[in-house]
Amino acid sequence: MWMEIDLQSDVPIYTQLVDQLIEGIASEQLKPGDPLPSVRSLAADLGINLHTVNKAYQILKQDGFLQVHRKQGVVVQPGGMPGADAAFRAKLAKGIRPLAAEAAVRGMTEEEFAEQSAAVYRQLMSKGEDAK
Amino acid sequence: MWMEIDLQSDVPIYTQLVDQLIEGIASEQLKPGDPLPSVRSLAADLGINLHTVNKAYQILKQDGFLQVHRKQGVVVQPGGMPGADAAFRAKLAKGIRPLAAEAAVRGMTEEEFAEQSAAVYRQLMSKGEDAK
DNA sequence: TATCTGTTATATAATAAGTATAACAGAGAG
DNA sequence: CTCTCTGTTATACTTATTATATAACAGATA
Repeated sequence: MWMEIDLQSDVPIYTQLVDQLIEGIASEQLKPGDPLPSVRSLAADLGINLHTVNKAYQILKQDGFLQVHRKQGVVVQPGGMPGADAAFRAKLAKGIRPLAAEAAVRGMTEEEFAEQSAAVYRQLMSKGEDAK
Repeated sequence: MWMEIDLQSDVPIYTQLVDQLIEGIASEQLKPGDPLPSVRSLAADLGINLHTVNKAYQILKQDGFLQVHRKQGVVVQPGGMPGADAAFRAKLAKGIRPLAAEAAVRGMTEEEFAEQSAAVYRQLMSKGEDAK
């Protein structure tokens, strides 16, 4: 599997999983309807616990990025992803805020900061370019 | 004091303090050389513990945003703020990454995301417009 | 001498994160 | 029907983080 976990990181394992799965969807390495490994097999692959994987899946299911069929495992949401609603825009602003503040203090202009944001977005998308 | 703490938030108190102080510097509500309340008085004002405030001050001192004179308390770095070095740019990219990914999944374009980032930056700066 | 400053050292409580086992219901394959 | 896979739920335990509570120390100020 293409997933990697950093056990030394200060960001929780289940958050790393959530982030990487969203990145996978964003870059179209994971397409709507694609099956995901079972909680047990992915946990075994990564050398972590079943519940840690399940927690990540639950969050993504709750947010509408994944679907569970009870029938055959977990799949990437086939029926259209959730949109950029008010709740998300608020969450987004809240997340960007401390980054923008520190960037400003360190001398980055609004344009530099915006370009940096765009660059990260761009780089993220380009990871799916050579997907088979 | 102008600081506010949300005890119900999932973000640690000392992190809230760090963020708000950086925002204060960014918006020039806090200027180089300005004195900050002592760890004891700020803790008393906010109804929290001395060590929680001290932890925030330590982080900001470590990053070069504050200076400690042992003589009369803590002051905003008077000799120029640290710049946007490679370490910060890496930290910035790492912080933006999961936000950009989710924004992309939710249908925001690169331009929309960059504009959202710029908007947050702008709004942050404008808070110091009517400072006396 | 008091009183303020940051700093350090302990100890404790509360919460979050991660693990370890176990068991259950539904679905598919033999 | 039995075996095996799926997600899900429950319980218990360990560990790390966060926050608090006291106490004490060195330096500076009035």
